[in-house]
Amino acid sequence: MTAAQTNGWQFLESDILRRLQEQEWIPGDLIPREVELAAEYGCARTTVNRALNAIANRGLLDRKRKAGTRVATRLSDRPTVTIPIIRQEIESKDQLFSYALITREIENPPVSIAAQLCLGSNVKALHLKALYLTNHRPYVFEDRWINTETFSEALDVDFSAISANEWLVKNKPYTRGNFTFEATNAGKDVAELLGAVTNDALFVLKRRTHHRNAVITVATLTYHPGYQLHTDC
Amino acid sequence: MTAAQTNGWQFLESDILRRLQEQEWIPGDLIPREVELAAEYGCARTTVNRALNAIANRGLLDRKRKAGTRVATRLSDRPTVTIPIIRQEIESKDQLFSYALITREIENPPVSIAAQLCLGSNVKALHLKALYLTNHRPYVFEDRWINTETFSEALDVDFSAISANEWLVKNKPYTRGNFTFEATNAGKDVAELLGAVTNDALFVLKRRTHHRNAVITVATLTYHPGYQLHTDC
DNA sequence: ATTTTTTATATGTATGTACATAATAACCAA
DNA sequence: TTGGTTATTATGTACATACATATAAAAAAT
Repeated sequence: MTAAQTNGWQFLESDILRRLQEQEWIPGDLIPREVELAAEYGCARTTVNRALNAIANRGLLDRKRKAGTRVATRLSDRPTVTIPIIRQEIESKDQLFSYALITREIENPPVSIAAQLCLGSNVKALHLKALYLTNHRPYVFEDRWINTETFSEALDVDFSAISANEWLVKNKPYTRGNFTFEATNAGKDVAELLGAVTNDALFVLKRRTHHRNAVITVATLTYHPGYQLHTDC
Repeated sequence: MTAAQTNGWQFLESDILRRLQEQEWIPGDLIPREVELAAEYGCARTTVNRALNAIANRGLLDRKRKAGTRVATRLSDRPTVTIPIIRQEIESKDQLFSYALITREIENPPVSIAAQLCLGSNVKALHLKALYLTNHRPYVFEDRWINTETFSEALDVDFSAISANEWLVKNKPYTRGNFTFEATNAGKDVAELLGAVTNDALFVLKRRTHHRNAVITVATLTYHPGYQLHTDC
């Protein structure tokens, strides 16, 4: 009865979020039971349940059977970053996208890469180097290894016409991945490619892509100087 | 009828995820209607609805009334990173955490900071510099400004005893924030603090924290050389 | 051909009901 | 005390049902 049931569970969700923000209950507290909230808001328990579950999914509430629902003691933030296809990223800013394959080799990967690809020693893999550009200026340099044992189709793709980045997302959707962010000093070669000065600090994204439990590719993306990655909300 | 209803909607969710992975339907495709899936699995439409909603929340399905449910054409990945309290981050690795406040000043922020804090010109703010250490070795350098207009309690806190990072999370939960990741070359001062060499590439996290629409603090966290941030899943 | 209106329909939301399940709390026995 | 059993209870899940709502597609009007 506090407010209105103009909407339903979405209103309920935002109203409870408001009450959390206003510290009506502090972390660790038990909040009222579903039946109580249902009575208070004049709706069915099912509706409360849906709203509370939604909030719990965000990590702001902890729910346990019989124990009740308590305010989570947040010891972390969990922001989400969106990592789009590079072409999309660029074109969404109304800039001209272009892409250039630098090298394509089938060779023995270094051990660190082989390990990541779950490859035995002396097994060759496909090694691509490419540059993505925005308005003809270097945007990001990609150094990618593809496991051709688990992913032999890659040998037939013309990666000078379509980027590995784009091809993968379009042809191997529903993969899982692993991302690492770090900073690195530009080596001479990379600096030259990216229009940077040797030793410039560059943002690096390393990505490992799985498909049905098999590692299919690892990529190191080295961004142009000044690049920033933002979280979503 | 495909499989079993041993579980309920969670099984349904994972089974449909499996069918997505196996490309039974490709991106853009309409998948069967709720009623059809309900019949196929021998459960109620409500249950299918719950499972499909869960998948749609992950971004793998697009659902629209009347239009039906179609497989999302994924043009991005959305990994989640967890940004814990620094103390937690360190202690979870069984390492010794320590913290040292370097300076605490009340002064005029530079315009870029003032703008972020939504402060007029000539309004002073609280400026903290601090170093977080792991096993007595520098871990991250924090350069923080706190808006004392919207957040005057901060003036009374002894930030030499508790880090701003920890104090905020414990006393101002349920804030929203904004994160930026980038790479920077170590300046002479920061390099010295972090045990780095001038010009080393360092990973930087910039964070802006809101509370009820007011910006309360902005912080720049510069990590030690070699630091990596990993996504969760 | 173009715009507007109507209709059909798939998903969205809410409710009452029922039973399942986990975990606390109470109880009892050794 | 200690250990184990049982009862209680809050949330979890499932279902049938009903109505809401967006919207694609068909029909009608311009």
